[in-house]
Amino acid sequence: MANPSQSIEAEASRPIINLVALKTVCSSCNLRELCLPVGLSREEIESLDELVYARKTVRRGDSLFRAGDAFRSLYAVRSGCFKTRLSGGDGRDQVTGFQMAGEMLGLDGIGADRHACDAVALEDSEACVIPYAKLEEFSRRFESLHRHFHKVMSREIVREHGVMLLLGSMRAEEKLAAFLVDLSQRFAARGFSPAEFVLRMTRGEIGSLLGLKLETVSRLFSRFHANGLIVARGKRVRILDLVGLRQLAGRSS
Amino acid sequence: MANPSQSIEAEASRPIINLVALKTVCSSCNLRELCLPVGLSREEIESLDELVYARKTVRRGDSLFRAGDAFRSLYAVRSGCFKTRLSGGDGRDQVTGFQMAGEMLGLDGIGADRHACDAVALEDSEACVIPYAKLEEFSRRFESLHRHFHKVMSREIVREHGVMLLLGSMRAEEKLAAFLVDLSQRFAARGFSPAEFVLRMTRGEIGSLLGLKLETVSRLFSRFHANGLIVARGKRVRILDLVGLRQLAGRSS
DNA sequence: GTGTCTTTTTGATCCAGGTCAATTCGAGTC
DNA sequence: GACTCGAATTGACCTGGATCAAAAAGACAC
Repeated sequence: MANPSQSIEAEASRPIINLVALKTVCSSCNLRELCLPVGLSREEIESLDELVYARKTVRRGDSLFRAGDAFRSLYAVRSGCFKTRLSGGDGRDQVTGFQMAGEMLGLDGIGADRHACDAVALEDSEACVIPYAKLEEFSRRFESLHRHFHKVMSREIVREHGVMLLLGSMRAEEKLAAFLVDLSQRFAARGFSPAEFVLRMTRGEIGSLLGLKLETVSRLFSRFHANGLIVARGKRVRILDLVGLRQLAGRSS
Repeated sequence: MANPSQSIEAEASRPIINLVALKTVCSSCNLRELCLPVGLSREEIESLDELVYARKTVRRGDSLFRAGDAFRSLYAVRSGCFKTRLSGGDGRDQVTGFQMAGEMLGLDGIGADRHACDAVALEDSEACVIPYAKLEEFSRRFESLHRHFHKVMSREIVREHGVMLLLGSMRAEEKLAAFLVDLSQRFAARGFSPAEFVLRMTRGEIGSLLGLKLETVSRLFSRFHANGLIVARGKRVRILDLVGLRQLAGRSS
């Protein structure tokens, strides 16, 4: 594969997606407790500053990468929110996840040197570009980065196991409850309120992740509202009874 | 079926899981075109012989590892067949995959230093033990092993994406067709007939992977049989019309 | 072999969630 | 403000797959 810096530069001239010089480096990034630097030493994080040297801005609705694109880099969400999406051939899409700040995108591309899904921004967003060749080189140099990167991949596998459990053996109510509890935790981990947030995705996108139709998702929001579990008005959600939601999410049929 | 190893015979009477000295090393293993050695040079594969130094035999129904067990090793299926299973708390299980010869088990354990699912043998099976600490050490030494291991993890992520697509957006018929096509390919890759094989898993286990009840799976087998797509008698399956199955699997609602 | 236990098949019935359709809401834009 | 267009809500109805039930077929231990 060509020199990564060149290939990224070339992409910068394309419309839609812009490359900006990285102002905030990993060592001073406010996401360093969530993102790639987790668990690394001071000097290791400083070496990341050299590895993660560029960012891409992606406008709402545009793609960070698409299935079939040549794989060169991983991405860490710096701000905003993405969805990953698989196209099932005939217009049938499946959302495989939503990624928020500090979460990694593109791991699926390593196996076949091409991305296996689309990553679409749900709002205007920024992602840090991590050239994969460099990451490999660095992870051979720094043992804990090496180890940490394996953990990141492994956790993605575990996360997907969770989605499979949800898709394969939960009822609609349980699915949505589990989804809301998960979102709440992730907002909390980023210092936002776990009880009140704005959804970045549509009912249809939530439904796609959960294996439900958008009408069903909408009805469930209304039902949860009526049952005093949440207050939902459009994309604005307030969780009133997290314990109740948790019980719903964990309960058997 | 995969080659019997005479040395195991003596140990067969010992309880449940036995550790046996590895007679067949990676460099002479008949799975080296499928397993960890793929794409490695002669000498790199010889170094694997040092890494993969033991095997475990697991009797049908027993576990290779269980969710919560401390994570120390990865495993490569040497012979037989496993399922990975997630327990959803209250007796509700979800099968997350079936693994056959040459496929890797335990990748989910790296992230949290504990296994996140159970790996259960569907028949008397053997797995090569790959101590993770050693794998890390070796992969820092051998660039292509390093790279290859990342690919293995990434492909597992992609495989799970596929299961999510299946669970989230296919109808029952399409799910089972996709499952049979996948099995057929995997048997073919191992030198077995792609058209005639014996299922190692029950209808219930297939149903769990596909998000269906066992009665539905059974009815679908009967329907496929009636439609001339397959001949199914119990666990023995013959595919008569692979093209037809493929079309079913890829078709929209 | 005989008996026991698990798995599979098949039928009858039911209901959770899908489908179709009609408003209503809300974020942009001019 | 008024207009537009996608997103969300809600109702009415339908259906694919679940559930319940019972019998048949294997698999395995003794």
